Amino acid sequence: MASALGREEKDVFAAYLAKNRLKRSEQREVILDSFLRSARHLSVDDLLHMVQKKRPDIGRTTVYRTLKLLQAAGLASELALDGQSRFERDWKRQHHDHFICKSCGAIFEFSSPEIERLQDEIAAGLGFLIEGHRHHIFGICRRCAARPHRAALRAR
Amino acid sequence: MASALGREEKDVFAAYLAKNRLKRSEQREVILDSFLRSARHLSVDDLLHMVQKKRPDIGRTTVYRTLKLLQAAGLASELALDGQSRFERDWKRQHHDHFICKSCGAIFEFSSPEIERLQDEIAAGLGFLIEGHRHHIFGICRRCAARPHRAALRAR
DNA sequence: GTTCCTGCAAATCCTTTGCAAGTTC
DNA sequence: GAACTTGCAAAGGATTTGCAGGAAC
Repeated sequence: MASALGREEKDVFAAYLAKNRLKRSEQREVILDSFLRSARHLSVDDLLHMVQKKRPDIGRTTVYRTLKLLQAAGLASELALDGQSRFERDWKRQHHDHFICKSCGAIFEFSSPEIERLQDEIAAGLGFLIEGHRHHIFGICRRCAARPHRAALRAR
Repeated sequence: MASALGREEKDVFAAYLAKNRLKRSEQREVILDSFLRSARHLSVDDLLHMVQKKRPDIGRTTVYRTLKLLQAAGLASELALDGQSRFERDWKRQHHDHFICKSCGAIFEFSSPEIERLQDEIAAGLGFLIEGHRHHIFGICRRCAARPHRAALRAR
C-alpha cells in the first residue's frame, strides 16, 4: 500500500529533481511520503513530527527545504496564516479557499466559481494581471458555535 | 488645517482612551496625526519614519503599541502581508479588499457586494459564523505590465 | 501618589543561511 | 571526484515583553 500511495506525486517529484539536476535522498522520500499521508493543512512542526517518527534524525531545516521543492514541483501549496505557514497537497486539486475557525483553529475548504469569475472581472477592469489569490474567511465553525464554553476558552 | 484633519478620528481616539482609563500622551497624538495624514497601507517602518520627522525620540515600540490601540479603537486595520504587516485607516470606511502588485508592491483596493454575498451564503451553508475575511489578489498591475523591463527587474 | 507610558535591550517566533561533513551521481 | 544534501548553530526580520525611569491624572 505504501508504495501505491501518491505514486503519481512521487513520480512528479522524481521528474522534478531529475530535470533540475537535483539528487534524491532518503530524507526527501520520507518527507514526501509523510506529506502525502498527512491530513491537510499541516504546519512545518506537524510534518516534522510525522517525519521524525520514522527517521528521528531528520532535521527541521531539511523539512523546510523539502517543502520549498515540493512547492516548486507543484505538489504542495503554502497557506500563509498569520505567523505560521501551513501546507497542503496541491497536485491536481481544484483551486479552493479557506475558512479558518478562530476558536479551534480548524480549517475548512470552499470554492466558488462565481467568486472567481467576479474576481477576474474586477481585475480585468483595472488592467491587473492575476497570478493568484488568497481568500480567507475567519469566524467560528459550526462545532465551536455549538459549544460556547469551550469556544470561549480556546479563544483565550 | 492640521487641527481639522481627522478631527472625528481624534475624538474617537480620545473617547477610547478615556473609556479604558488610558492616558493621552504626546507620542500617541503625533503617531495618530501621522497615521491620519499618511498614504494608505503603510508599514510600521513607514509610519515610524513619518513620526520621527516630527519627534525623533519616539521609538518603534511605541508605534507598535499605538497601532494596537488604534485597531482596538476601530481607527486602523491591519493587512497581514507575507512577512510584514501594513496598516490603513478604517474609520467609517466601507469594507474593501486588496490587489497586490508582485512587481512594484503597490496595493489597490476593490470591493464587491456580490462577492460578499456569495461568501455569506457559502458560510451559512456550512453553519459557519463569519467574523471577517481577507481577500488578496496577487498579480501585476497595469503600470508594471506596461513596463516589462522594470517589472522583471523588481520581481527580482 | 498611583497608575499608566515610554524607550531600551532582550526575548520570541518562524524561517533562512553558513558551513563542515556526508551522499549521490 | 564533482556537485548536491544534511544538520547544526547562528543569523534574520518582524513583533513582543521586562523593566526602570518618566508622564499623566
